[in-house]
Amino acid sequence: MPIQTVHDTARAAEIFQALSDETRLEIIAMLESGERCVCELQDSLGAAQSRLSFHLRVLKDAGIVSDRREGRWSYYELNRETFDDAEAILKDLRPRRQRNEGRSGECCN
Amino acid sequence: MPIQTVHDTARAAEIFQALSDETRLEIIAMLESGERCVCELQDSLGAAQSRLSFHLRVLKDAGIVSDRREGRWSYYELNRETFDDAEAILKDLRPRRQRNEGRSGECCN
DNA sequence: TTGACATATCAAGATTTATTGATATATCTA
DNA sequence: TAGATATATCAATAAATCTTGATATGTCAA
Repeated sequence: MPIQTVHDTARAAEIFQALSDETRLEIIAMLESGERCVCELQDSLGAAQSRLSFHLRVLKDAGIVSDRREGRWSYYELNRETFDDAEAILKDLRPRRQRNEGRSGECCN
Repeated sequence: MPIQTVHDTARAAEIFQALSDETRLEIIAMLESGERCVCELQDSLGAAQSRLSFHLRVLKDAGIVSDRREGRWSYYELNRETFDDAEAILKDLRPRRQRNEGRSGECCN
């Protein structure tokens, strides 16, 4: 079904917005194979601590990752469901027909 | 295959960035069923002309739409290939294993 | 031609997002 | 306990993005 409600569109924009930054995409790539602690990400990405923390929060607010505290460490992992949502949204946005079809005669007035 | 090059990550960020705005998602939704002229989009979206033009350019620069001039009208349509790319990118980003797997022992020193 | 129309672009300001350095909060270890 | 460590948050600035109104460009029709 196509995107219909304002709510859906807002949610779609939120997810894509979270995915629209190279640093965050690198974080996601690192989490692909499983949970990682912040310090591991920091070492691999060479990003300043507060910067990394900022991007992790954007990802978390968008539901793309979730975190877990263990002692002084925080572990982050990807949320499958959100990736499912993103795929579904993208499928909705896909062009449905062949090029140039679906036009309703001439445009404008 | 997972995203590897800077180039791929930059391209992924560019596509998601273009998809990260509600107005642009609405434009895409309108183009789903085929080509539309700018004035049709304008009527349906109730967006100021220069604003619409701005968003169409963002979509075009990201390769999500292409345009065609016909007399004084411009027609825009979705580019299938870019949606294919987006789906492929999203599949690459997807978590691969079950939760909590793939960790390499304790973190940090 | 001249004027109306469709669209793009531009300049200015508003809003959002990202980066940096500083500080706060827990938790661990000596 | 005191100091070290891991992380989050905050404040200030920088940079990017969006909106608006004005102007430019090309095309059509009278």
